[in-house]
Amino acid sequence: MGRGKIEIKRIENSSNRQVTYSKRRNGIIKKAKEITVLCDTKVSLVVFGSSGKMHEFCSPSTTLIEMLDNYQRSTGKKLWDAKHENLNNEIDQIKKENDNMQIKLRHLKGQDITSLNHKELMVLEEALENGLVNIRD
Amino acid sequence: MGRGKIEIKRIENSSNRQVTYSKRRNGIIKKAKEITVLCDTKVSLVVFGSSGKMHEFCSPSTTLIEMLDNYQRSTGKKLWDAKHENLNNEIDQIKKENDNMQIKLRHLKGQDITSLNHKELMVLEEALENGLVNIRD
DNA sequence: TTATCTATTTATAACAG
DNA sequence: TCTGTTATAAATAGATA
Repeated sequence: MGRGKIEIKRIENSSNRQVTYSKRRNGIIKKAKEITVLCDTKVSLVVFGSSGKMHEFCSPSTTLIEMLDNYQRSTGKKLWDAKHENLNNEIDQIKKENDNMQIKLRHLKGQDITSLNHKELMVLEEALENGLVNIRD
Repeated sequence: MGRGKIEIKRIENSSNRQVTYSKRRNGIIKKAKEITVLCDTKVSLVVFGSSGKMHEFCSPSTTLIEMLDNYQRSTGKKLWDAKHENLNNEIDQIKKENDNMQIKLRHLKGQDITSLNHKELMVLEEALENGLVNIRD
């Protein structure tokens, strides 16, 4: 698309490389905008130049975070590292504790006790009697 | 770049839109590959078509996760840190529930009841008596 | 460096099978 | 709804300012 054809390999002349980078970066962002509008799609584009400076585009109808959520849903790949997973594990564990307590509470109120055996019922009865004694004191 | 010039607005004819999407998606991915090589840059591109199907490109020298880490560093915007915050909030909330249940359980066992007033004690006594009745049945 | 200018190359809209 | 073709629009390499 220029005065001459170029091979697709690293441009060694650094000022040419910089100029080409700037032009093509604008070009690709323009393309991203266009496909977003023309085809009703969502695009996220992040570019880091070799200098480390960042440029981005994200379709107006969405956010990068939303895109990444969908990305994870689509691919099954995890982006939010181990840390995230640990938190999820913690939540699961606490929820389990929660459920257990819920059950104990119900048992103490005399609910859902058909599944309990004789010994368990006796323990429960004693606990309740102790509780009553303490409260009546 | 075609037989005719088009306006940049949503293509209403859905099969045209689909064809254009497919072509331009390939085009933009090609451009992303080219700028990666030519200019020694890192590019991440994620596209969701209106059907919800995803396509992506990421420069071979990096990964999406690394890109996103750099993104957060560059912009100061939080991507998954925000997610972590949400999870932490959830954990706090469940822990609070947990504590409340813990307290109720202790009360039913007749523990830590000095802080309760007369009415609360009466309610507790009744609950225990009901429980006993149910269990003895 | 950053912008503008064009000869060319490249991408693609419309069309065809 | 795919794949291929082609006339044309758009992008851009190299030059110039």
